[in-house]
Amino acid sequence: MRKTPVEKKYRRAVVWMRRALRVRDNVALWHAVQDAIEVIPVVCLRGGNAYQAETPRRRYIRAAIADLEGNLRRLGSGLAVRVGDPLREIPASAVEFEADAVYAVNVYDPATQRRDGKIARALQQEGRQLHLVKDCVLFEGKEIVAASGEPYRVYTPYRNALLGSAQEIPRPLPIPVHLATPPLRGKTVPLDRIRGFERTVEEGGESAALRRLRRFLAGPVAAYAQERDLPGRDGTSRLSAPLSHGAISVRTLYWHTVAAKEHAEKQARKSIDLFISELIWREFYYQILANYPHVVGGPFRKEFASLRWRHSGRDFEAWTSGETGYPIVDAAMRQLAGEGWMHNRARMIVASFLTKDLHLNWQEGERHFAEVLIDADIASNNGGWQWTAGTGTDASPWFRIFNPVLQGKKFDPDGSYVRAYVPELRRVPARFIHTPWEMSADDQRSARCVVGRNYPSPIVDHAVERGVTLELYRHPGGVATKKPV
DNA sequence: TGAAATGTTGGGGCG
DNA sequence: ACGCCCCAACATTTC
Repeated sequence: MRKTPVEKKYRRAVVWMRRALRVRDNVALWHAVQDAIEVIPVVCLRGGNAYQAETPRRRYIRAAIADLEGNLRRLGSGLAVRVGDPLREIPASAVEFEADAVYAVNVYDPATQRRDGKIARALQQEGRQLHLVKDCVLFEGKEIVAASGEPYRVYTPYRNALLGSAQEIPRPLPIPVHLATPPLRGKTVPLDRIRGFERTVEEGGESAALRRLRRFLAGPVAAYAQERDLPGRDGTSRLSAPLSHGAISVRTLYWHTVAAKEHAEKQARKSIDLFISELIWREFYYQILANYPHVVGGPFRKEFASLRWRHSGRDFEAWTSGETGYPIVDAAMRQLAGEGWMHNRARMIVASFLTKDLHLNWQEGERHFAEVLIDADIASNNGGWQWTAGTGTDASPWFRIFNPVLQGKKFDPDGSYVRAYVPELRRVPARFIHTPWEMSADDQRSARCVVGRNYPSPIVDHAVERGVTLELYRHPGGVATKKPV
C-alpha cells in the first residue's frame, strides 16, 4: 500500500517554518509533504545572543518553538534550528540537507519580499525551487476586489465582499499523519544548546493557542460585544500573538468560530460576528499592504505627507515609559512594556495621545509597537496607526481626537485597568482615578499619591493640544498658525 | 471604533 | 395664572 517514491516531485524538501510555528493546518508543511519524500522543518533565528534577552516577544518565540519541536517530534520529525540571517541560512540549509526545494509562507511587506526574491535566486542558482504559499491570510493580493477590479479601500464593502464572495473561504488542512525526516544530527543546533533555550520555557505556541481558542469559544466570546472594549477585563481572545507568529492559523480561527456560532443564542451570535469582523480587519489591512505597499513608508493619503510633526525625545520617552500623567495612557504603555501586549481599546487611546496630544509622528509609534509587541504584525500595526492618525484608508477622520480622561471614564469606569498597571494610583478613589490632579491636597495625601511627586502631572493640557492638532491638520502643508483674529 | 460646541426642548422655581 | 429664567437632557452640527 505504500506510495512509490516515483509519484513525488522531490526527493527532499526544506520547510522554512517562518510565521508558521505549528503543525496543524500548515500550508507550507502540507505542500512539502505532498511533493517530497522527505521533509525537513527549519526555523531560523536571527542573532544567537539576542534570544537570551528577556523580552516578552523573545520569550514567546522561544516557547512557541519549543512547543513546535514537541509537536513535530510526535509526528516523527526533528526540527532544524539555524541561527543567522535567513538570506544566508535558508539557501545554506538547502545545500546542507540536499533539499530540492524550500517551502515557506508568503509574506506581503516589500522589504521581506525583496529578501525572498534574493533567497529564491540564490536557491535557483543551485537548481532548487522556492515555493511561497498563501497561509497567513484567508485571501491575498487581489483575490477580493471590487467589480471595477480595484482593491477595496473601505472596510465595510470589503468585509461584505469577502463574506459574500463566491470563492469559498479556505478551510484548515489536515495535520500530516507522519513526517519522514532524515536524522538531523550534526547539521543543526540542538534547541537546548541555543542560549536562552536552556531554561524551561513557559507555555506558549500552538498547543496553548488551541486551548485558548477552545476556552474563548466555549464562553467568553458570547459577551465579546460588551466586554471587548473594557481593557480592565479579559474579554478578548488574546490570540493575536499566536496568530501573528502562525502558532494558530487564521483558517482554524475562522472556522472554529463559525462552528461555535451554529449553536449560539441570538445575542452571542452578534458577538461572534463582531469577533469575525475583527479577523476581517486583519485581512483588510493585509490586502491594503499588498496592493498599496507605499503605506509602510508613509501615509496612505499623500495629502498628509507634508504634516509637520514635532520632535521630542523627552515626550516620546514619557509616552513609552508610561509617565504622561494621564492614567489610562500610562496604564496602557506600562502594560505594553511589561507584557508585550496591549488591549486594543488602549492601543487607540495611546496612539491618539502620541499623534494628537504630543504631535509626534505616528511612524515613531508604529516602530515602537513593532519592537515591543509580541503580536507585532506589519499590516495590522501600520493600518491601526494610520487609522488613528487619520492618514490611512477608511481612516478615522483627522478631527476625531480621543480625550484620554473621557476614554478612561467610559471604558475603565472603576479604574481597575489603571490600578493594575499604575501602582502609584492604586489608592486613588474611583471618581478621581482618571483625573488625579483634581484631588484636593488632603485627598492626595490620603491616597498616598501627591501629583507632581508620586505620579506625574499631565505633561500636556489635552484641551490645548486638541486645538493645536485641529490647526495642524487643517493646513497639512503649512506651518501651524493661530487663527486670524 | 469622538468630542466639543451649539441648538432645542421642557419642567420647575419664582415673582 | 402666567411669563420668565434657569438648566438639565437630549439633538444636531462642527471640528
